[in-house]
Amino acid sequence: MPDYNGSETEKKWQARWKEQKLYETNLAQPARPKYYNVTMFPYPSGDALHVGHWYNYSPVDTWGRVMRMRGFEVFQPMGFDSFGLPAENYAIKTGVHPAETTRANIDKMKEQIAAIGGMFDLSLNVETSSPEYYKWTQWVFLQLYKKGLAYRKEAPVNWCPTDQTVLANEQVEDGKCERCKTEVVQKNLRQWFFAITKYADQLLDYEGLDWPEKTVLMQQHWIGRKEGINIDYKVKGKDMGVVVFTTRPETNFGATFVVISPEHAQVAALTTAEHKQAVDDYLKETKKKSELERQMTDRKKTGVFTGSYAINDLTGYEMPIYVADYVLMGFGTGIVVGVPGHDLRDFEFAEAMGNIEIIRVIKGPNGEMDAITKAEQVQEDEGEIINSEILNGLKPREAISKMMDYMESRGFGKRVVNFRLRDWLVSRQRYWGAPIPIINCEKCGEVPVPEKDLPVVHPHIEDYVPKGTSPLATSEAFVNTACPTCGGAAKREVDTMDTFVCSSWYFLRYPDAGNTEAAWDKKRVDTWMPVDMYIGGPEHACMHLLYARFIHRVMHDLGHVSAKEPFKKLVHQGMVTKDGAKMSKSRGNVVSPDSFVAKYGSDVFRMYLMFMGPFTEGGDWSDRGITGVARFVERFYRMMTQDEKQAAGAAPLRGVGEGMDGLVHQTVARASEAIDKMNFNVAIAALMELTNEALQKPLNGAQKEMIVRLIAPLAPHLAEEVWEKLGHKESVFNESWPKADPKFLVQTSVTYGVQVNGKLRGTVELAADASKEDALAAARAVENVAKYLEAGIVKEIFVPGKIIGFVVKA
RNA sequence: GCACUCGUGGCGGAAUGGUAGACGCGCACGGUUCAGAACCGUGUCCGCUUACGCGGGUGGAGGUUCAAGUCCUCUCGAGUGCACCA
Repeated sequence: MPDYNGSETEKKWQARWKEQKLYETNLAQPARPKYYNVTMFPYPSGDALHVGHWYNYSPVDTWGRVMRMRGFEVFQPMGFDSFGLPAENYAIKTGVHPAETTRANIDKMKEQIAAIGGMFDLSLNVETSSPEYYKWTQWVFLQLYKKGLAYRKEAPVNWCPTDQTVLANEQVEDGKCERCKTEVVQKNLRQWFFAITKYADQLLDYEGLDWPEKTVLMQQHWIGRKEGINIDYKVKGKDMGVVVFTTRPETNFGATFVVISPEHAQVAALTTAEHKQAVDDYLKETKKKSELERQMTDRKKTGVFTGSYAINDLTGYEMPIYVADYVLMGFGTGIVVGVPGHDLRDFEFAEAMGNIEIIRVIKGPNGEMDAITKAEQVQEDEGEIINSEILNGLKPREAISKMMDYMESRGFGKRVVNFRLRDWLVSRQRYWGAPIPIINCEKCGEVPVPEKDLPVVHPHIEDYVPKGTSPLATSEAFVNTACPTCGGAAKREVDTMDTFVCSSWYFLRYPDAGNTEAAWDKKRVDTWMPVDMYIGGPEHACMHLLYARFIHRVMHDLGHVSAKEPFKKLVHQGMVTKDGAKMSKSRGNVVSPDSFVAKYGSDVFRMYLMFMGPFTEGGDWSDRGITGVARFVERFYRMMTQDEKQAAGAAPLRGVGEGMDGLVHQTVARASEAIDKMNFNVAIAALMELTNEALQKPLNGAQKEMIVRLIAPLAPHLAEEVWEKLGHKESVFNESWPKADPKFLVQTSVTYGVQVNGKLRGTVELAADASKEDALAAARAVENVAKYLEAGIVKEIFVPGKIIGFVVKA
């Protein structure tokens, strides 16, 4: 009996699939119901595919194959996120131009993906750094621009004074440049933004989406919708006011101070001559600190008095106004009202300042009013309002809206909704990205590049190491151009786009990747969108997945796509570890797939990755563990190719196939169910059990065919080989997904556990349709059970198919 | 600090509230072999017992239930996310 030769067999089938164009999708007009199966595309770094990619792609392919066998026309494309920092950094490190390294890496990765033997369509050439693609990324930018969703404003960046370059947050370590260790400073640049905040409310609508609850929760928090009220306070002795935002106005009778953010424009006007020096010093101190440092100072509150007072209309209280860096300019109004009796940060600030009065307006559940010595006692959600005139006796939650009504009716304030989400900064002062399609003309100002002139070709520049401005600025041929409006001399925008822009629409390009007339044909995209299954890492929960939803909704509003949401079902894969630790180059524990694929074949490798643990939870790689799956493949092949005479034991216990129908159908049912839940490990375990059994009691032809179809999505090459050996000419992937026949799932007998006072005391085998009386009688008769029943039965339990139980006197 | 997820043999992990440890790795013994590898078979939670069995057992402490790995409360530990969001 010949052994199964994985590598040989896999080559043979991969060639045959290609030749027969087995996985080609009819994109214009799917013959069967469509199924759009997408995995987050990789960026081609210099390190090629690692185990993590395989861990991700194998189940994606398995899932796609299952859906194909379930009668869907499956579209399973793959592209490359080839602009961006990793490629640029790799190029800087190696001294080879990013265009070259990117090309080489994509080719290498394509080879590797082909070696998986998946249904992935690599022929689409969706590569974000190619002009055929970024032409349309620029088009997307212009759509947003036209809608007023792309705009410019000043914004701070991390700046390294030594390298004269802008740093991404991830290039800053402890406030220092990761390369030269120079202190990083903040610098303001005029930059491009997408107004994602205009879609904040819409993005909170997750209707119809089958997403992990956790991801939705994270996005909701990221968007951070807060309903509150902007309260207007007059400033004592000045012809001005300050506006504060609060969500808890019901505590306003306890407000004793106001804090303004150091960046706020009103600081100067509020500062009196007497306090100018102190405030100026404080502002100078703050400016020195980078954003990171300000965050690191953690809880120690600092601040200075401006000399001005805001008047609380409710009480007439004159609230001193302070400048303090714990108040953020970017949220609310940049000014906060301090209620030290009932807000932890306000309490800490009051303590730090020393001379701020603390008034309590909520009686805690314990009623302890005087003991405000500890911070924990400050924040109260429960309790009863006191010292607050109109609100006295109310619960804080009820008091909120009453207070808002009251303030609005008196003109003290106005209800507002604020979001934590900020607009998306999309410009980068980097080389390896899509140029922003804008021209700056002295006469006409900011002019969008006409769509007919796209793409704005990314210039080839030899010195692409980042300088003060974008490297694109060094190419005169690129920068100098004619104004599309007046025809006069003008300069191109030199910033490039954040790669998240490129990756926020690629799934719209796949179905119509060759289109040179438009980013996509609406009809074509409507045929395939939304993505039915989107699989990728959980680290993209807030950025990529939110940006993609935003862009997609904008495209929807502009009438370019019909679906509202891009991703119907979302699944995150877990992480592969080695000896419990995250794989990383610095630890030196990175497992490369290639050698294992060469040794065991792709089927074994991918099945082991799926067998390691539940897909969504990840697993720990073990060089030894893979041998278990390798053995299983051998055994499976043997089981499938043996006839009754070759059964491993002596003569088969029963005739070929006889009696195995139950197990076969049960295995189909169990494995299908497990695969639906993405618990591939359990599905494989079920197949192993069946194989162990079937080596002793051979299967008949029909049973074998059922099992081959079942294993096909998990081990496609192996399945094809066996399918052919069983006498078939057509691919097994043109067959349907096996369905368990309920007739064979009906058990004729059940082994019941018998519990006495919750402890297992014996088992009894009964007919599946045994009556309660018969079951209890049989259970009582079990010798070991009987002796415990002597104490006297209090209660009898019979759960059909599950358990028999007795409760006896203690 | 806050939020979420997860704690089950030597290891990876199974288990719609119903016989905990499926399946695999490893290990032990036996077979096959000149020998080894590979392969095949048997065993493998812990303690006591020749055995039938008995007792304990899913990070820890309580609770609900005839019955808890699973549900609830507290607690300890690990991982992930967010970082003063008023």
